[in-house]
Amino acid sequence: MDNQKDIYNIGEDVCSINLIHEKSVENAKKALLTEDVYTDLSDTFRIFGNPTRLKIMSLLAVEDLCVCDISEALSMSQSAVSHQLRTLRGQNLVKFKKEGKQARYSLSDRHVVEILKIGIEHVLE
Amino acid sequence: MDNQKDIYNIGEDVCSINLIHEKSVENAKKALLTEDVYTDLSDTFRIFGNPTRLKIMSLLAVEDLCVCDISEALSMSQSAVSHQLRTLRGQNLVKFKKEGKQARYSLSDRHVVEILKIGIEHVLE
DNA sequence: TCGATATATGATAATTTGTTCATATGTACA
DNA sequence: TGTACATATGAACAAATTATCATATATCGA
Repeated sequence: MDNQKDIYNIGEDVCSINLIHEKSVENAKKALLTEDVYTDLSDTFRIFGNPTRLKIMSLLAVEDLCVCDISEALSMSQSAVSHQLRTLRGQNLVKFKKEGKQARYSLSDRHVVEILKIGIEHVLE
Repeated sequence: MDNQKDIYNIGEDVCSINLIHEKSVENAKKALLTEDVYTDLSDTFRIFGNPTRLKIMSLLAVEDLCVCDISEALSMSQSAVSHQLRTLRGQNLVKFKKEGKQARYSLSDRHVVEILKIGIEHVLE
């Protein structure tokens, strides 16, 4: 028991008494996924955490558009939009197809719209 | 038409030809929500964009827990956890109830679990 | 009331993020 | 081949974020 206390309290600021709700903690811990999953998951959600990217995704939920269209629609510089599209591509949230000089972007994943939808529900409630 | 070009091109880096896909742009723009909604929405999603907060939410999806339990479960300092709980509270993603010296936290919204679930689906595919 | 414990929070430093500016790349067409 | 246009990207700088440390607040029990 003293032994166990040491295990959980290696010079850390963690709670100093042994375990407040030991059973609950053990149970909840079982639901934790691997570190990698949380890294990927937070990387993905982070992408949704920016108004410009959300607007881009909203637009693409309606129509496939080229970079220039998006710049137009959002009154933002081509550069800013292109950088954000790159970020979105990086997490596989949008994809694109070259069409001559242009690149036509579209959402790559039904999850994108689902996540947007639930987020909007949450915000509007 | 020259006139119109000026409107859309006020010294900006925006596309210099008039409108590539005018109809599509007009149509997609109709789907844009207000600036406020995008601000709230990105504030909410930003919260999901951090592994520590995701882990906290995962734990709370299983069991209501006090701060100390969470510190324990994640081997993180009480301070770090408390700061993150504050952030989560700020977006109404968790709530808490004082119980004596402790504060027992729980998820405040079914949307939290739904968003987590879809996010995990996206990541694991 | 005093000491221990549970939680909250202000300040700080290291890191990350988002836009802008300048420029590069690539395609079309005259 | 040369020019115009659509997109991509590197550098840079300001703003935001996250964990840590130190400390404050609040509650319980002796």
